[in-house]
Amino acid sequence: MKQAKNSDTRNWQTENQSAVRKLINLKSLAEHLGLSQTTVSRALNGFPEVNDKTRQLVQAAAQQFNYQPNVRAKRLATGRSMAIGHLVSVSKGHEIVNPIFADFIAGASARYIESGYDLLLSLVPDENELSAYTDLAARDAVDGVIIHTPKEDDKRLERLNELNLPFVVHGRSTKSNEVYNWVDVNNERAFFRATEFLIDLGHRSIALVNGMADLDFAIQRTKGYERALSKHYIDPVNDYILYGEMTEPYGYCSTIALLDGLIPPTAIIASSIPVAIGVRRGIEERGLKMGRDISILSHDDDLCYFRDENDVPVFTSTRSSVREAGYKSANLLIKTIEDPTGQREGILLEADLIIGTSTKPAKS
Amino acid sequence: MKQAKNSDTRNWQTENQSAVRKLINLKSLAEHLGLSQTTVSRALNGFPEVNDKTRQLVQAAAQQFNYQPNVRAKRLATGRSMAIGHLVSVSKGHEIVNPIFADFIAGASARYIESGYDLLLSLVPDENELSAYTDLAARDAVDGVIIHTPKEDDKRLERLNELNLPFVVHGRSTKSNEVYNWVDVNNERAFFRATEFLIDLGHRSIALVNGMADLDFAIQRTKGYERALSKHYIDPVNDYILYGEMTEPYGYCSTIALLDGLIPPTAIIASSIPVAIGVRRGIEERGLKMGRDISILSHDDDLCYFRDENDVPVFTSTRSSVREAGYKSANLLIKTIEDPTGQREGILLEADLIIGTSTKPAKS
DNA sequence: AAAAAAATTCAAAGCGCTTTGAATATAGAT
DNA sequence: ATCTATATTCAAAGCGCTTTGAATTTTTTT
Repeated sequence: MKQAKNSDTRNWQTENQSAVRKLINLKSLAEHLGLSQTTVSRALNGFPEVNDKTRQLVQAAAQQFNYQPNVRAKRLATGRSMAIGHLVSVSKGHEIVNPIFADFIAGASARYIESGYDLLLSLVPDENELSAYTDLAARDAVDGVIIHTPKEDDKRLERLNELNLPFVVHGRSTKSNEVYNWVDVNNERAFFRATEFLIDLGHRSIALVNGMADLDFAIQRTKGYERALSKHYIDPVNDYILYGEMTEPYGYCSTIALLDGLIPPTAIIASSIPVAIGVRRGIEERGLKMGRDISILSHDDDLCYFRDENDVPVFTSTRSSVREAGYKSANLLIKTIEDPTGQREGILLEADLIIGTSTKPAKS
Repeated sequence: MKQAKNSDTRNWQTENQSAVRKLINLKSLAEHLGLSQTTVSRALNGFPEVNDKTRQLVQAAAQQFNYQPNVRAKRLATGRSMAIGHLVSVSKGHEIVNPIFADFIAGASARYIESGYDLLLSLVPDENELSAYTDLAARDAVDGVIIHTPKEDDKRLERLNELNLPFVVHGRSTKSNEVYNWVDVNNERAFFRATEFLIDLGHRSIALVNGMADLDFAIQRTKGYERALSKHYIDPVNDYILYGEMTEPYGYCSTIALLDGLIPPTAIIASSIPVAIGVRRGIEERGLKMGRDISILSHDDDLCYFRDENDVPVFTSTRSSVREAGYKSANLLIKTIEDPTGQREGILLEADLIIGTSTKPAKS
């Protein structure tokens, strides 16, 4: 590996046909202008102690030569990475990359761009999860991280606090004792409202096709669901609560199982739109009609991929934009990075209850 | 902004409770060992001119102090970013972050980890797309990029070649004159086979619910479809080919339109599983049964989120793993980065035609 | 045992930027 | 016109690593 010397680089540039490729660094820009690097650097970075005329000249020259400071040098000099890590754990076997994630990223990314942060994505095999954070911190590769899909008492939070690496959790870890930033939907409330809504329609046998049992949000949703039942003196039925990875086939299989059970429910709450789509398939396969014979209510992360833009949406749902959560998480993280001594903060988003055609009063 | 001096950093570390956080750099490690930085660096990077005993000592010390070279310094010194950019364009209005993308990333990421590259994700508003690449190159932030969802003659390729930035296209740009790396599914062939399969089942009215009309893959799919029709002397019907963003609602609406048309098709080919799910919904809404009354065949990117693990899958499909494409793209890109003078390469993946329950012979 | 060759190690320069502390130019006060 | 005070500019050091070219040690050869 040769080190790219100043002159070499320039030669290579000249030899090369590419006219667009950057060929100037701070040093040559300063030389060209007959100024010191200090002044040029300050002019471009908006420092006040630069003469206005000088600044104009510098800016013009920078534009002319398409000068962009080399990020690597900048990062070394400032001691900041200007990058934020998203570590997604991928379990062996069923390696789901959640589509929710794509939308979340889109929201976060918008915020990062505003402040010039890069978004570093690492898919980490489950078993190395904790050490991945340690490595990231040791290599000093990011200024902060976002934690996805936390467990009820997630060990990652403690580790990150030890490492003193700023972070925000998308979701919460309600059993954790750590102090941390989070952005979460009020899942308990959302599912309480959803369940109560169905109860008000006369439903008494309501099933919940939930996410993985060890994830915090799934636990919250069950809580909300059970609170609504309990408020209306409905005995919870064990077989009515299902946990699993939120895929379309999972929704389908769960529904078949429910419908073939002893007392088929008259309403099903699904934990995501893909699951709800599977539920509908199951219902229809058993010759029933959604809405008429059995109601479906789903949580809707408002993913653009499934966005329902009808006047009256198909699924009645508790809707909360993941993209917005992404933006807010990024915002909170940047705040913490720029002032690490500040208070940690929690942001609770409320889901809207949106009425579609998939829910109807229970037949009496 | 203060520059973090060596001593300051160390003090901060000592003051701090965090025991895990890295507190050693090359210099102090070398001092501790009574060796020069050169030797320590070489020992750790596997250079041959280091005495075996010395290397052992160095490695042991590195382990003991959990020494990890600072990536920022390393990157500046080597002149390499050790990062690969994925620029995803996001169009205003309908800002779809394709779920295919998530799986692709998962595949690519696996390859990056093997070679120590970071994955940099930028969502770029459509209108800045070209300049985004120029900026990235000027800032010298990545060693290479992956291009997603290319148009038939995509201007980005030319730009990247001008910039001399190694890249791989996921998909192809069949009308482009540029020389470039790509990894693509043989869409033409896949859809030719799909269409012919339906024709062999006796179908004569076959609709195609395709992706966006300006995307290369959609064009290839139409070509394959039309070639099959033509081979069997079936006149193409204009209204049978639809283009749009591949969402579930799009599949649904298209199907309703098709079924309510003058001559409803007896088979529908969908461009993705979410579209196929929408198609099925449309069919069922019109009181028809998939398979029995009307056949559906879909392209299946084998996304984990919709993975169908039944013995007999629901949808007959042309299946090709996006994750695999991701891995192979990453591999090709790394090859090009490490030897930029090498030949550009194209990798064509063939889709499997997998028979499910959604296709049946046409009623005669 | 001396000379030549090979194996190790090292000091110092460099990557391209930011930032410090000092120097110079300009304006304001006397 | 002289002396501060203020506004600009600069040279040089530093970020933490890699790499060069030279120096030193060890081994081999004569």
